[in-house]
Amino acid sequence: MSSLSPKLALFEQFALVAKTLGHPQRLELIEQLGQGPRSVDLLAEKLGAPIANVSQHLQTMRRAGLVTAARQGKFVVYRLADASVLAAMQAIQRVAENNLAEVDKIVRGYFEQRDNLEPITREELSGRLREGMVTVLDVRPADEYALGHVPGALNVPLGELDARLSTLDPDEDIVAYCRGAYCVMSFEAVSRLRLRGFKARRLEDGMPEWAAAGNEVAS
Amino acid sequence: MSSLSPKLALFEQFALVAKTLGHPQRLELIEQLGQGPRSVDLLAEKLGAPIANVSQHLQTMRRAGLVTAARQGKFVVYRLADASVLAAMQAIQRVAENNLAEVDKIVRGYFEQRDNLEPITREELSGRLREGMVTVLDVRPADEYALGHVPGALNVPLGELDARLSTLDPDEDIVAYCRGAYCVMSFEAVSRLRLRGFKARRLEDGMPEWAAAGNEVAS
DNA sequence: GTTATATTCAATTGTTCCATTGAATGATAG
DNA sequence: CTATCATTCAATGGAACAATTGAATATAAC
Repeated sequence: MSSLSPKLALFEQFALVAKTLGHPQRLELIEQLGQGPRSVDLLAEKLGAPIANVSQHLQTMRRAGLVTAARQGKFVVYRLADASVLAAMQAIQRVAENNLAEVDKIVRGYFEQRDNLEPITREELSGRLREGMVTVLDVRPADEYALGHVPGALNVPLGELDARLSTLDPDEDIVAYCRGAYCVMSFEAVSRLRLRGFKARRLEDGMPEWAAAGNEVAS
Repeated sequence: MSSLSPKLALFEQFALVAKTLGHPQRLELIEQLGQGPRSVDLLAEKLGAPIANVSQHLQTMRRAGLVTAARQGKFVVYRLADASVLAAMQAIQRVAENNLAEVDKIVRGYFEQRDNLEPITREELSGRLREGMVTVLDVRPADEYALGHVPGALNVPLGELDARLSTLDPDEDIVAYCRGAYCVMSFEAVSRLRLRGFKARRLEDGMPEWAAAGNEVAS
């Protein structure tokens, strides 16, 4: 193992990281952990996968340096090792977006149908927040909202959206966001809001990107 | 396949990209292709691997959108699909550097022994190039040099270094570079030059990074 | 045409990875 | 101390991957 040339030994390690990223469920785990630290239990529930399975994936990721684990009471809480993990995942997404026809097809077939208006940029949103001209909806589950959200955003999980429509001002612009560029919840929210006559748009990307871009986060 | 939820379908695609990056030999191929387009045959020779093997890896990479192939005469020339591929590889390297103890060990055990002085930054080098106060050595093989190099750099492949020592000015600072941060050739060159009493330093990273940072490239 | 060269294909093998299951461990609450 | 809950471990079988070999294809040179 360490008798290899140092260059190959390094490439082995890099490959280990990449290989570990090479499983859809693990990418989903990273997406979740990008929202904040999570217990195995909660992660398994979010993914709808067996706990043992998730536990093993998490351990694989721990061995590859993607996440760290810490015991808290009777829970084991995992978190991303550092910001470079999200960066790597985003870099991989970019490669796929640029070069895989399949991705284009999926995005066109699903996402674009649901949002033919441009998403609002982070810059634009933070400007309009200062002017108070906009209602921001965080459509993620309450627990994710609690761990950090756009200042002033209302937490309206998708399931509660219909029930809370009456509390929204139909004359004010609405911006919805969720977990990231490929999180479907904000698309869904925007599409439902428009059906009801609201002026709704999506924020580009979502929460971890908002924070990563240096914007203020409330909690 | 496409009956999956669109989110999972996307993650499948992202995972495909990552999984394809998850093999040391393929990372080495990307490193090579980062220097410029290459034929299968040449790549196989550079890696010291059987041609059929390399060909299959390249096709795997083609399916994942990492590279493209074009026939030129009797050669098939592969090239990186776009700059995002190198970016993804670098992002993965960064994860490994930050979080894998093993990488630290390798880097410490091998690279740092050989270069206890700081590498020179690209900014510093381009400044000193303007003042003409420095000799730049490109220690990559001639074919890689021919495809693009730092303006004014002399091509001195490692094997020819000793023979050409007499042509170098021992009073001028020397900066050596090669393919990238983990390419050993520039370390080797610097270490040999210092043994002979030259004032040699390494450039941070190497050629593709120099170009990627927007610096001028000669050819 | 025929030959030589570059690349890919196809089939084989051994290896690694993945999901699942049920048992084992660690921590807390009563 | 026991019961309970969260997590991990260990073992299984099935699927995907990787290296090798030899044959097949495509282009160029003669």
